[in-house]
Amino acid sequence: MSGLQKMNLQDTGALRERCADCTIRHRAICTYCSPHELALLDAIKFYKTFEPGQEIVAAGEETDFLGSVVDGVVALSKTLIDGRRQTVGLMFPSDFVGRAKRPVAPYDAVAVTPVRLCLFTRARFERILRQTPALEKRLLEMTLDELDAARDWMLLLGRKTAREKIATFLAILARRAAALENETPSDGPGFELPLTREAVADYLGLTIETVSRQITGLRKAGVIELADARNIRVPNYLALLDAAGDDADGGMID
Amino acid sequence: MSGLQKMNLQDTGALRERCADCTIRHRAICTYCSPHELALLDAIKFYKTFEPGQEIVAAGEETDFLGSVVDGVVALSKTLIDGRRQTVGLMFPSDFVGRAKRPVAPYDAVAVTPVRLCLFTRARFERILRQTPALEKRLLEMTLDELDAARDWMLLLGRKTAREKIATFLAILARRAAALENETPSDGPGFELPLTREAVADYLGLTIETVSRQITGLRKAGVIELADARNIRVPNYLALLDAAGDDADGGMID
DNA sequence: CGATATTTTGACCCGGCTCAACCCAAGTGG
DNA sequence: CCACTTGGGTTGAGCCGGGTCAAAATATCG
Repeated sequence: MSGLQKMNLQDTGALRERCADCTIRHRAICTYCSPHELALLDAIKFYKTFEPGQEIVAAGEETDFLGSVVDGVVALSKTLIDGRRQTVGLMFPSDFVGRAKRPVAPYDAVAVTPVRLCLFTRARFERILRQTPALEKRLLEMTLDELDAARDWMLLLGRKTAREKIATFLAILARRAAALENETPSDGPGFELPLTREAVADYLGLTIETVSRQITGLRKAGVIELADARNIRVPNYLALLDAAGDDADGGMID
Repeated sequence: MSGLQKMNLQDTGALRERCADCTIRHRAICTYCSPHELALLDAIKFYKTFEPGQEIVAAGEETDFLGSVVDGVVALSKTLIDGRRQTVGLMFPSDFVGRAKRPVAPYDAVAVTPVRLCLFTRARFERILRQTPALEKRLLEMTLDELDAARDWMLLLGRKTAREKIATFLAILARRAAALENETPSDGPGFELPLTREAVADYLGLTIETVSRQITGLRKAGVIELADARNIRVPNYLALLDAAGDDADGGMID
């Protein structure tokens, strides 16, 4: 947490907006909260922004705060002594970062895009959590969702080919992007890949070269179209799903 | 669930034992329950046994019961259309099988040893769950533990070599076995590997041939000793940890 | 004892890693 | 304005860890 903490006032807009108006109000940890409970959270929350690449928490470090992703993407990663790295979770807006009752983080959390978090201090959050079944219920739900996603990812990491890994990941992103705009994954203007090739490789258990080659492969096969390295369109979502090797639609958080 | 349901009375012993005397009383879902709450569970629980290889629930199937592993080991596995299989979790005694609120299972659950489960019907369990914060709290804890274990496994599946995978798995089993008898992982009489080579391969994202070769390799390197294919001793736990490639002790449930 | 799993071992091959070069866009400073 | 750097990204050549295929060796069990 040694980095710059200039709060970037202009693009954050209303730095301290009211919970009731929050974009993630109905998907985040506060989903089931009553107006009264929301007011309690409102009183103790604070926002914090991070630059791309900036570390949010380091593995083994004791964290004194936790909260929700409001904007941006956060990667949770584990590293072996010799530097091999595996990303074990990507956190999108409304996902909850930091674990109740576990003060020390078992992984790094790094901002992969500009990130804005809605945070609580650990002490305050746990006090409210104990008195608020609506929070606890939602926390359990979200944890179960993460567990499901983690297990889907275990199948991907353990058994899928490089091509299938890439296709699966792109299918998830395409579906996500389409869902946010109520479109089908095939027609929209495409979506932005918010990660570098390195971050993708870390997430999929591959190297950057293989990621690059497989993306090129999918492009040459006509399954995806690239405006540039980070902007992808999916002309045929079913073809992409097929390349992903899944039986049905690929599951994941959300 | 087409299989034999003969309850195997002799080796199950007291088929319906009192919760207070249960071997997993202080580790399972009921850990925090008061005597009164325990009595409620006691009234509605029932036991069921499964033979090795017997399917407990099939992926996509709607489950009408859920509960704790009392004896034996259960494997949770996912399968791709072409048959590639990945085990996403091993459930040992005290682990909870079946997810509250998710009626349909996203994976197969198969008994890999003789298994005895302490079960509740879904409807009854969820009713009690809603009225019993002690249960809900423990359920959240256990879910967080499973999530941690799943993420450790993602690192293993995505980034570890075959040798490291085997060493990691054996280290976990050795530590487990030692903990159950208050010994250090290096001195005990060794432990039994409760899985076939195929089940190990499914869990580690390998093939049975590679599993066999790497176990042989570790034996020839003097890191482990084999009485037979299923009985393993660890003369030097640190050497095993070293072969596992972890920085510290390999985490996992428990 | 044959019959059927499970495990081991061997020979070979290939998907994805390694190493290395190159491309391209965006700074940066003279 | 250009020379230089820097951080992504792509492409190529070669290699090797672990998969595949095949067969032998060992349990396990009627």
